[in-house]
Amino acid sequence: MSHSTEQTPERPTGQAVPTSADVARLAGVSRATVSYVLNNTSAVRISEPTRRRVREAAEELGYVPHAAARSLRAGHSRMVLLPSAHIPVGPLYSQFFHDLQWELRRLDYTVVQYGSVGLKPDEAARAWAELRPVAVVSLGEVELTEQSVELLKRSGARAVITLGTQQVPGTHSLALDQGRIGEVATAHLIESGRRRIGVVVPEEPGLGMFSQPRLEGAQRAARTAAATEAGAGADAVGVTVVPLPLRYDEESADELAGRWRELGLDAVFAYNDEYAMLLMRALQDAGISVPEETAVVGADDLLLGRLLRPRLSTVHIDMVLGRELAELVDRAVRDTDVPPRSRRLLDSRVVRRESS
Amino acid sequence: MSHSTEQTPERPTGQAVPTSADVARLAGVSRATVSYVLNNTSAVRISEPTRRRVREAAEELGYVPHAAARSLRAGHSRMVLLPSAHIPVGPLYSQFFHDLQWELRRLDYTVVQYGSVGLKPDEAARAWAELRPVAVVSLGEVELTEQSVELLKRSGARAVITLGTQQVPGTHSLALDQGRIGEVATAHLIESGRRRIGVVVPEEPGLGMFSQPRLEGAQRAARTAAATEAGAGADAVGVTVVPLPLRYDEESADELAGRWRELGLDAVFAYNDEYAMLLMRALQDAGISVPEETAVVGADDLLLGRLLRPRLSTVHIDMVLGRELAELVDRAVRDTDVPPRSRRLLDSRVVRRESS
DNA sequence: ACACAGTGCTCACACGTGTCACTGACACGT
DNA sequence: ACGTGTCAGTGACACGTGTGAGCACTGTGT
Repeated sequence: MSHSTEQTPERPTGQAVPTSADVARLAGVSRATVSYVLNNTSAVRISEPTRRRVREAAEELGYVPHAAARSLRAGHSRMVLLPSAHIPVGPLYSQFFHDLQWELRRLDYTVVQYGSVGLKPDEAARAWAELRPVAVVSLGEVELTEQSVELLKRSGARAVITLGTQQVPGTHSLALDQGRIGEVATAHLIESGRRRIGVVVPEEPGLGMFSQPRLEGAQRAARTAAATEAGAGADAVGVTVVPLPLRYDEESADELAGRWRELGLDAVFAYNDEYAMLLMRALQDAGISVPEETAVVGADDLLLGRLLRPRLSTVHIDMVLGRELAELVDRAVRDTDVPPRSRRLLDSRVVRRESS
Repeated sequence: MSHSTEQTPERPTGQAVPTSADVARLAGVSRATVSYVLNNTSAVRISEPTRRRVREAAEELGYVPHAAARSLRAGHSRMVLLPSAHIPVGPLYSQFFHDLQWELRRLDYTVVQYGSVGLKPDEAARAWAELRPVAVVSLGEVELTEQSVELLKRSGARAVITLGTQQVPGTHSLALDQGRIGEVATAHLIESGRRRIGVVVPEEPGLGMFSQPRLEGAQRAARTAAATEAGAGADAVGVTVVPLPLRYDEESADELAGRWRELGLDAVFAYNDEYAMLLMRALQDAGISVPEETAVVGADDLLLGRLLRPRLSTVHIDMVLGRELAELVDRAVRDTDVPPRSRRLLDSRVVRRESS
């Protein structure tokens, strides 16, 4: 156990990190000149020989400007804060996330992931504000209140963008209408003549913000179908929607499939292609024929779903492009007064294959 | 088109972001006192009434300290830089990445994703060094040279950690031994009596750093098998390994399956469970029976692979835990002189199911 | 000889913090 | 009255950078 004084970190490689002052000394000019040369400031003229000397000195010392000092002086940063949640999210989201980062980087922003779980809205907003980001893109796992948005804006954020279910005033709210997914899936099933429809609700924690709206969308579809059907005066049997809790493992699926007959369902919207594949397999193993006895619909339009027999019907989701969102961020940052409007995104449509 | 002067950003909400000086003014104390109170500095005693006044003033103004200024003064940050690549990486990696971020956040680090593609090693290192991160965790998509590592360390990075194939001096190299995956898979196939073995090599750009070592591992397994077999003197027929380029779509898979018979293969290691599922389906559709005519092995041990018939054999990968890595980062940051050792991670073992 | 403009560069301040050294004020013991 | 000690707090500097104002010098036109 070393009894190190622990006060000064003491880089063992005695050489400290060089600053622009060091460059200036070596080049025999003032620090201001160094700054002008290295930033190619056009307003000030520096002779070509001097420029060369400065550049060579910087090169020799391995000078690297200090981003924090720079943005402190400038009064603003180019940091986009991306609060990241602890949710086991599918490939569609992963892809979107990745694209978004990529495109922001291309626009010369620095993306900062900031895990903030178990924080209250105002605590989270405070923590974010410390970083003085120029924009915040939240996925709604932390519910922003109006005042935390104001705090963020006061601390320099020129754009606050929320993707989620609810919309917060003062932000660009992009409504990822999860309900619509459940709705179109269920409407499709009803249209195909199904009447008792199960809706898988994953038990995994953190998925509630997706699964709950989808369930509600399914129920909505059931209600509207009942209404129009009554108007048509035809066979006005009601449509029933039954929530089905399910964990993402074979045991849970087998258990559910085991008591399928007593549930008396003739269709299921399985939240997801992954859950759908899991459940469909379990149903088949339990002797339930798909789609004859029970129709199955997933969501996300994964390639793998096409490989099963029967091919999995699914809901294709037109996810907002990472690129598009990155451009929105950029526009909002540059023109402060882009009106914070709400847009509804996430259009979705059923892709019928063989399982329904 | 507005002829805005564009010089000062001019927050429309005239109120600027409050600093500790504002708090001091409002509380009627000096700025130093504010700093002492808000940081709970124990070395200096401040009376309880004053503490309250300061806290209330800070509360009222909605004061939030400026992280950049703070770490500028402190001389170091708690920022961990995570260069993110443009690679379409599977669920295993996504999970790992997510965990890592999570755990680092728990240890009070700030994770900064920094996309750096198409940059040369020294350019990338320079860009990273500007942020003065306290640690860098690279996944090897940018090949760090020894001198870029030195640059990073000189600019304050107390730990540079690379996960990848090669190991760079001066860093904690965690060797994700991709080759081993191909090796165990192929060894398993040989042991099961297969002799002409295909190895899928994804055509997706950016996957080369994974696929190439796996292919080489397969070839290595073939050579050692040939050697020991020759020693045993038994049927010393050589083992052949054939690379199979494949895109992740049905068309490409069908095309490959179409000319399967002329390839004359009796087994295939498909890089991945996802590619394996894709290819297996295509083979079955082309009338090739699995595993009788051709054995198929994937990798990653995805749940979905268990749902196919026949169940997909796979290579289970003991991925390094995000938590474990986060703790390594923390240790390396706190004790500067943790020797930069190389560890070999990523142990892998075959899980035989039905497709081989 | 003087004004004036242009060139090439430097001085000094500001950004928002943390912290070391120091100062008044007061109490206590002699 | 004087030294000593504690308490509560302040003044001032440093961190590394960008930039407006200004300065010395040189040519050029009157």
